[in-house]
Amino acid sequence: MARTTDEALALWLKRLALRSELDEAERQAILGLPGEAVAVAAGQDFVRVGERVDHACLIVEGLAARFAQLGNGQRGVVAFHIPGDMADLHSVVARQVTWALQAAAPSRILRIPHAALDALATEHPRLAIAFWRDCIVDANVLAQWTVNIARKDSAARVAHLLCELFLRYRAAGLSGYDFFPFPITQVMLADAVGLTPIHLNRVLKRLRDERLATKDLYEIVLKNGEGLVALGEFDPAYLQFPDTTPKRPLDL
Amino acid sequence: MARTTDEALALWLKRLALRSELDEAERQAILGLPGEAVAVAAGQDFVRVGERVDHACLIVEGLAARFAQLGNGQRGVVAFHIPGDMADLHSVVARQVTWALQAAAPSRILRIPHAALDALATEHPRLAIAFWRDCIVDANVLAQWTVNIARKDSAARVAHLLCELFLRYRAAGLSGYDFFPFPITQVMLADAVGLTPIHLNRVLKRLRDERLATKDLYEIVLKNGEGLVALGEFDPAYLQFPDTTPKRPLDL
DNA sequence: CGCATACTTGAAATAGTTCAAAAGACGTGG
DNA sequence: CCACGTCTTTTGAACTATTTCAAGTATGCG
Repeated sequence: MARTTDEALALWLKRLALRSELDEAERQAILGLPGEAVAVAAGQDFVRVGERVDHACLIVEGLAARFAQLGNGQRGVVAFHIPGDMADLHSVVARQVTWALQAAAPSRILRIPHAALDALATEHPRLAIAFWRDCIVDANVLAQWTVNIARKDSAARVAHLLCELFLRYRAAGLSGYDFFPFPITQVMLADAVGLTPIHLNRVLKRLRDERLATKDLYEIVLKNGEGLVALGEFDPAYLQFPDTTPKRPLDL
Repeated sequence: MARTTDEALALWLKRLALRSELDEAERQAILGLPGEAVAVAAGQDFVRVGERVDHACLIVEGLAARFAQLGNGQRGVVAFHIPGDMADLHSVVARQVTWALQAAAPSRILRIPHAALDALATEHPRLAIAFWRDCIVDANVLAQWTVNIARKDSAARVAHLLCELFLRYRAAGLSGYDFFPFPITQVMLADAVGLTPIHLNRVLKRLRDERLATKDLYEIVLKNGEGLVALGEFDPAYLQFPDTTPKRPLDL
């Protein structure tokens, strides 16, 4: 189960290659990136607001959440990063940290020096484009979250998020046929969909009772993909995966 | 009042230069960009979902909203673009449109061919970085919107948005001492803060009654900047303006 | 003047929150 | 391997912010 840092770089390469064509030299350059492996305990912040960072964080194993802390102690989660995601690739061009990163579960990350990423972008201009594009996809996901939270009811928000995460894990090759690992508490998941933990719990109960999906501390199991797609009004276009145009988005 | 397209390019240059150092050659390259001027009526979509575009849209005059259309006819606005914003700079690296752009008021835009922007990015690698960074700032704004909608009450959301827009208009040199042009209906503003138009109307009434701000069809007037900052829990760090560290964010 | 668009207000309904408590899981040390 | 404390989930009941439904009032424009 223990993933090596080499495997994590390969996962990131796979993610980049989903949206950008890369030649052999570019691929080797990614795979040859240096980095410092760091273990992070669940609940621990590994990037803090206000810092200036000189490295980006590749998620090797576990799960990371990008979030803001509000005055009254509330939190807003604005992104989840799964293994193979460069959680703060944007920091390469915006070093002042405005969003904290926290491990939602025991995780391992690889700290990749900005210097190395800068060098790659300079030497391989098409990699610079690929990096930029990767950030655009993250922004697309965020825009979709905004719409979901602003205009859909609690069950639709959760259903939509589950669809999104399933496809992202599957694109990374990390999902099973009808499940994906998602080691997170209900409290943090609630922070990502803009609900109280209590109400999220009731929504999860409803999804369970209606045989749509189940969640425990470690994973999500999808029982009825079409039902989730319908409930969440899910259309995967915003994820910018290669255009396979399947009839059913989740294709279970 | 009629702004020329040259002036619009100068505005965009100013916006880029806020966050990226640019030398004279780079500045001239931006100012020399070609483009096709287009007038857009209020309520008209000028970029539609599903299209593939070969140009990016610089807002010359007016106001543009990026939005999603939901199944039941509801809308979610995910960004406002003011004059001097390249509303879909991201399209340079992601040509498949996933968010529509609509003029919120009678507007003029400049269609700048991707080919020209590509050429600039290739010839001036630091401009490629500046473009990428500009997209990161837009994503930052979006993340802040997500937090606001997910975790703040209706009045705080609106107050926060007014603070943000004031600073953005002011950075562009388009604000007055205590007001900024914002030609938008309450219906569309409601779509941006995730409220019903009816409730937004009540929130605006409250802001008016409490002498915080007033809105008409054409502009927003801030009556009490500190009050808005406090109500919206506004911290301008996410806008990534040069670090002037004013005591009061709005500095009225 | 009359129609269209935008805004305003009231009252009833409801989705989601808040407060309060208990029950289940899980690891640790005795 | 059992007891204990901690963390997470679950459930109930009262409350409230926001929505929904239903008019009605400005404002501008041809």
